[in-house]
Amino acid sequence: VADIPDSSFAVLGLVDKVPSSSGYKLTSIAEQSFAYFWPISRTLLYRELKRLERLGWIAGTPVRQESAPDKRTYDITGSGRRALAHWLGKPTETATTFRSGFLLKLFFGLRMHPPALAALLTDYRRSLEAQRDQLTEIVDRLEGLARARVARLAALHGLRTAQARLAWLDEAEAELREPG
Amino acid sequence: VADIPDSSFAVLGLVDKVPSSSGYKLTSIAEQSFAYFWPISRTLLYRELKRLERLGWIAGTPVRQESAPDKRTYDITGSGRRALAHWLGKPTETATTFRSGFLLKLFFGLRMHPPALAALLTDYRRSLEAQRDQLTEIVDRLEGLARARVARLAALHGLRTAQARLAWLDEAEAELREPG
DNA sequence: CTATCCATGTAACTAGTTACATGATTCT
DNA sequence: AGAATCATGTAACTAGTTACATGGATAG
Repeated sequence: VADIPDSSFAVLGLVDKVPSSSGYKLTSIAEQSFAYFWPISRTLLYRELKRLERLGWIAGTPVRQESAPDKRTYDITGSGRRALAHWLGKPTETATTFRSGFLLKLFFGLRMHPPALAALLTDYRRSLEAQRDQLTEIVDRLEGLARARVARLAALHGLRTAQARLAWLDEAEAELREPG
Repeated sequence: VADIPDSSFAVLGLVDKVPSSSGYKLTSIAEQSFAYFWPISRTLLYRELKRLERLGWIAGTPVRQESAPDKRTYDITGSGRRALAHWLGKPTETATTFRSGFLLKLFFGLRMHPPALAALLTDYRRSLEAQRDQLTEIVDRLEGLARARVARLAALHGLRTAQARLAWLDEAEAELREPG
């Protein structure tokens, strides 16, 4: 079993979760569910479906329709289920790919004149605040909804992250006010 | 001015910061400095140098050497400096590209048997703890060093993030222990 | 009569990666 | 004798993106 990207497993997991669905339907479900922490474009999703079928992890069935275009629906296979379980079981190497455009700018930004540096921090603050507000709204809305437990936890993960970074901004601004 | 990726500006900023350097030297500096929040491979860096020179944002000069291979050194130009300033000035659209393999697994993981789910959370905790310890060490080491101010702030940014996520894990584990 | 839903695809491109290749000098 | 440093490149590949293309059915 070669090197398969996480996006493949995202699609595989979706097929498992929502059986006998078309690529079209899976796309819209992906957009409404894990797109927040794992966005995936429609074209890529279709490509992954082909790959998964080629691997024998899912099986497609052509479906005739009259009041809509014909479609192809997918279901997970036994080996697909095993592959999914294996992927879920192995630890995620998270930290590796963290990339921050803001930190990159800050890195070069110290050579900017002070007002420009201040603007950089302010922009970051604005964007974190917007994130925080949006996520707070989502977390509140999903409160108590049993079906949306993980979605709420995912939003909460983002919220806690945003809050921590806002706190960091206070630290950073204080630090940078001191003469260096 | 078309659509230039942030990596180009990372290299441009580096050329500005460390003038008259070869690609080789820039590579090692990049690895020791902003690689933590903006990793870049050697081949890409060389390609970006070519692009930047084609854009007229940097100027290369061939340099003859005797006790080492000949090289080409780079310096930023006037328009390069303007382009860099412009990029630094415009706000970063952060939140867009956040991708979490852990959250993706959690999303599908609720269908796993409880011990597997517990293992998923534990793995994440371990990796966050490792990150936290590593970053704490870096932050402490850079304490007070005037030259390493931004580096320390970048590490602190990561540290605060890791701490917040560890706190989130406590919340999440409590939540998941409750019957859903 | 216009927009949206259903449904799937191709084409062209970019950013980024790893593997392969070379070769003199200098330090241990 | 062997490894590290300096120095640059090509080739082949993957993941992911946007733009372009089609067309019937139905709801407002």
